[in-house]
Amino acid sequence: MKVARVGPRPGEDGRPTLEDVAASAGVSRSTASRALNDDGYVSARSREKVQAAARELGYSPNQAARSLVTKRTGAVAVVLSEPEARLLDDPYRTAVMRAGYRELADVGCQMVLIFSDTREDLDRTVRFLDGGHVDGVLVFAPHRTDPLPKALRQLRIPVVYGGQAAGLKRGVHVVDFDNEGGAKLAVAHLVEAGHRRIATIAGPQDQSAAIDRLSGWRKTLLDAGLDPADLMEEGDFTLTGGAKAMANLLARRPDLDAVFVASDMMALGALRTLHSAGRRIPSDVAVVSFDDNATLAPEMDPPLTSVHQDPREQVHAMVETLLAVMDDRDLKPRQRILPVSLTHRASS
Amino acid sequence: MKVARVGPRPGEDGRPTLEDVAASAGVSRSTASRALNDDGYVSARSREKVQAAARELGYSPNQAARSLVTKRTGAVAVVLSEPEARLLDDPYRTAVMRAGYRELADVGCQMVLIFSDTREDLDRTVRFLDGGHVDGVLVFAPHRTDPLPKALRQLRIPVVYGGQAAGLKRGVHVVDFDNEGGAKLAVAHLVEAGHRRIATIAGPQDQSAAIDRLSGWRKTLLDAGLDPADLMEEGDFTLTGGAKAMANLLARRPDLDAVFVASDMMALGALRTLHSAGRRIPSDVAVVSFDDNATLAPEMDPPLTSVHQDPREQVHAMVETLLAVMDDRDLKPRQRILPVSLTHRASS
DNA sequence: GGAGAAAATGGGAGCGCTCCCAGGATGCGC
DNA sequence: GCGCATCCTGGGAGCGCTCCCATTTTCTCC
Repeated sequence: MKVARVGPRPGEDGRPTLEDVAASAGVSRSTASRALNDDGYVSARSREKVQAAARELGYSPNQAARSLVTKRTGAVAVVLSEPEARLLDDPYRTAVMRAGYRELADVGCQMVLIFSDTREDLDRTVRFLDGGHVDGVLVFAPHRTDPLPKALRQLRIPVVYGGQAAGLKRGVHVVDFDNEGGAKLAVAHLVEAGHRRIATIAGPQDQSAAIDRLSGWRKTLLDAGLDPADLMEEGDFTLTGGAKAMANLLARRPDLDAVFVASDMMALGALRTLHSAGRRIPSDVAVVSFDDNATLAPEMDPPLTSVHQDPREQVHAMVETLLAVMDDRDLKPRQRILPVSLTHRASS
Repeated sequence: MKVARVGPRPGEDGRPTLEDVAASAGVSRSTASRALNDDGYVSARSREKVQAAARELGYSPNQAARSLVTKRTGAVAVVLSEPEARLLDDPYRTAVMRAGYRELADVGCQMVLIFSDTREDLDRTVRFLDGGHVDGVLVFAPHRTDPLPKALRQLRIPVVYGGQAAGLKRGVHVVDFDNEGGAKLAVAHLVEAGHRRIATIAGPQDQSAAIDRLSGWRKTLLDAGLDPADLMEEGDFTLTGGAKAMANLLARRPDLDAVFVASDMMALGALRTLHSAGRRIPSDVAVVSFDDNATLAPEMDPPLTSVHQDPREQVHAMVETLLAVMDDRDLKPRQRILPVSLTHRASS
């Protein structure tokens, strides 16, 4: 059974227009518009009549018509560019998506999520972003060889990067964390605790974040007069990668007494290896990781000491920057580096 | 330095319109439109001129204008409704997001992701969906008490549910997996392998999927003449939930010889507990789980036997249904139940 | 009470596109 | 040569909205 339709004619497809609302309220289209968007002069009486009519008719403005004239869509794209598909399971990415949704919603924008991992994705992504569907873009493209950032330079809408943009240092807006500083914090903490053979499981060295964390580790060791030789193993930010890297480290340097792991996920793998190897944590080997993911770090066995970086904070800063750029297209590029802190738990 | 702008005037903001392209190609707006959308009659010569002009000017059509007249936005919303925020880290959800993106891209649609977990999200979500931003909606609202599905009934655009829609049995399109059948498969496999005290870690019983899996377990035990008493523990689909549930089970029934876990994530927790308790898998306790998540099940120690359900397949069917409904608004509601299979690995 | 400001209103234009339709060019058969 | 189908083209209308502007109504103050 179809719902009976009465009252002012509601266009073929059942969607009332502003005109319908105006007619039903007995005012002009202009007044109705002003009443609903409350700007300009509208008498209290008109406003109420219009709002009542809108409610009764189930009116909702046609976004296409609106953005045709305002040249704003109210949508912002969040692009996650990750050449290796499986890595999208990275919990930090998940956190970023949710934070993006929330932060954008808070400023009245809708998030349009875009995954980009194959070559043809690149073209489609650029075409979409340039097609006027969105007002701005937040991009996460951690890999240094990723061609996306270069391709995005042709865009006619504002772009803000989360983490360094591959290949482009200048001319882009970036909000990053202090990766090197965080690593230093973590390793200094281990040094102070008396550890002397502090290994690291680094992230893939095609990502600046991973590079910076590694260099923070190295510098801190050298500053403390410790030797980093043979104490580094590269992982791929996955659980199994972390487990393997840990195994390699143990094989090479069975005497290690602490390890700084460049991500929580890899730390999860490293813990597994350490457990199997019968090492006690933190008494035999202290572990400190990076990310301090809310659903990971505190839940581990033992709970992880981890360098805290809040995705929400990053996205918040990105949105802030994006709005500033939308407001002033010629804003000079901002490079914001957010501070990180160390969350102490039982693993160290 | 700004790029020099020559040639046909490109509107204030630098975006050429169809009119600009037409002028530059020396044809009319209509012909340009036909050439670019290739429909109707256009001479090869005009088409080429138009395409060249479009390329040269960097033309991309104004989506707002287009959808104002076509009444299509080319966007589809994917709604993830999860009252408890942290559960959104569920790897199945992540897989759904990616699958949604891919499947929608394949049919030329853009995905607009919507998270809905608080009360005010509900209103905002409904308002957005009803605002003409998208052509259709794919909804994942697993919780039976979720008010969202009821609220969505007022929508004037097609809706397809992934998994049962809370509270509404009739009148909606649903694509679900055979949860009960999958559980039966898993438990029958354990029975055949000779296990007699087969426990289960169920999912939260406010979700139909969890209920169905539990009932599959129970029925199979009864059919085999086995007693389910004391062998059920409810988890919450998280790692720690699974770990705790397993501990409870072991405490109550130290003699159990197998366990059917309602999700991979909980199985991860259960494995941890079993390891700590010194039980060998599968010789002491066989484990079978549900989801067969590509980045989880095969990576565990030992790799998990798991009921395979492919999120991509589900989303594919959902998109298929959505397109069918968009084509024929009065299509009678479809309830599709997708089959599942059992992937055998070392844990059983 | 009347001038002037302030408040409120309605009509028109136009955003950039697609679709419809009238009409011009071109082809073919007799 | 003419008639008719086929191909191609351009102009006009209009999608639903916002914004500008001209006009009317109301308020304020001397």
